[in-house]
Amino acid sequence: MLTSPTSEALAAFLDEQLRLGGALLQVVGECEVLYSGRAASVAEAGDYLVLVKPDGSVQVQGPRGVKPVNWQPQTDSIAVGLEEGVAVLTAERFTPAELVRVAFDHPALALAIELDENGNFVLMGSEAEMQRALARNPEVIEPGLQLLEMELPTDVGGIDLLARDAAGRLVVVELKRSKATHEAVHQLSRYVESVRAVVGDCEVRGVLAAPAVTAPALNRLGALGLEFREVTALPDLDEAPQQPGLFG
Amino acid sequence: MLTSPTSEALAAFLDEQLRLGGALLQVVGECEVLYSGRAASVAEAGDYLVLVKPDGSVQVQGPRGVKPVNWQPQTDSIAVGLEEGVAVLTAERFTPAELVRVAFDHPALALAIELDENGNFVLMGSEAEMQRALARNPEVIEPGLQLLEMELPTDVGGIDLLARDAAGRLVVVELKRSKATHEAVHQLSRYVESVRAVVGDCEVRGVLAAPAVTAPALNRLGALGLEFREVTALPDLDEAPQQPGLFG
DNA sequence: ACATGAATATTGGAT
DNA sequence: ATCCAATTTTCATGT
Repeated sequence: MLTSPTSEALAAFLDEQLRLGGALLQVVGECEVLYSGRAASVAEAGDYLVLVKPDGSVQVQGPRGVKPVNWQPQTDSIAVGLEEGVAVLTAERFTPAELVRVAFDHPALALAIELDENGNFVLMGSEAEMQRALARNPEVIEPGLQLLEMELPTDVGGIDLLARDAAGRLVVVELKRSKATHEAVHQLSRYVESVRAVVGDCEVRGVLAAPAVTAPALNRLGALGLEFREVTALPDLDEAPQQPGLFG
Repeated sequence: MLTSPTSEALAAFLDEQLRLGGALLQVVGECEVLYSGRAASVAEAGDYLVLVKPDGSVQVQGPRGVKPVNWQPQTDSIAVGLEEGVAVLTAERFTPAELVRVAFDHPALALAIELDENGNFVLMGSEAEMQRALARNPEVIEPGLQLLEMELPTDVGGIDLLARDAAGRLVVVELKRSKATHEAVHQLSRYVESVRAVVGDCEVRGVLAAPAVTAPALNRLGALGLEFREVTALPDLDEAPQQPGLFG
């Protein structure tokens, strides 16, 4: 870590860290940023926070908003140099061709941080979690619904939930955690066909359960005689009692 | 700035800085992040860089990519507290209702940075700019073209440029700053139809003006009797003469 | 490599 | 507060 480094010290520090790799680099201070590629932009001299990640992605964060002022998703080439006494970072990408140049006019702080990548698994409110929640309480999908199977294997994949409705019909339920697309409809359709082929004597319904559905998917559902059910089965974290061990 | 602070020290530090406002806050270390709102996600314990900006926006950056692992664009309420010996940041937004909670299990570093907002002017090459440039000089699109309207509203949306060609025909121009897709063709097609419906007695051409076009889009254009015109209205910063005082 | 589609898209402006 | 449109969208996926 360096505080108020000279341009030479900053350039040497960044150069060494870039060669080493593996660290998240950070420079705070007054800089000018230039982007040229899919569009073109120039950020005049101002205070910014510049982040350079181990994968070569660069982002220049200003004082407001989540979106960086300038950025580069991933870079094929990244280098630092001295130009007329100023440390300059150049990050380039080839496809599409674009370039970000950051000139550190008055660096106030430079940091190299090791971010352990181990165990950084992000679990989105997962489909599995949603499946368990709905399995515990199938009536959320439809009153009178009784669960028969979870993750039932078929020749075309696994059925999320298989249930029986109040009228005794089989119900194939396909779950999506986020907005359901025509892919989900296609999947559900195949499952329903597969089940119908096995139990020809029983009426079989298909239900797509998701928090939302795209318009084309809804159209296709209707055309195939399938149904959509809006479910938001994710645990309501605002109102749910705190889990011991998680956040305290 | 704090290094390896205790949870109590971290909570006190963040609380004070949040009350003061104006600073960009940063915490590096092992934490758990929970998001609930438009979707739901949990990031398991791992090393992250957490940024809290003066406008209340929160982002949790992992070791890769420009996009944060978890984030919140702006917050109506932000607070820090101690829960069972762990400093916890809670950032809430009301519309849409969403919540981010960050539990700092093992903080390694906490920083408060002053980012001066003065003079952070950013010049972009945007579609609006491209539109103005072409409006000033329509001959770039086609010799003899005369501008009639900009952003002309129709029942199916706004026409970027409406012009008259050398032969007196109306020309509907659809602009795209980047590679035009079939979406742009569809849009142009609707505009042309809309204009033809209004002025049945005058021939109407449709021109898609963009720096590039996808192959399917070009095919569709041809099938619909529309035209493509390559324009590169963005300022080319690579070839432009260097400004003295800017990057050397 | 390219095209296509989804996303907690974000953001700014108009209504 | 909603809706609409632009964005260097980014990112993942299929071809």
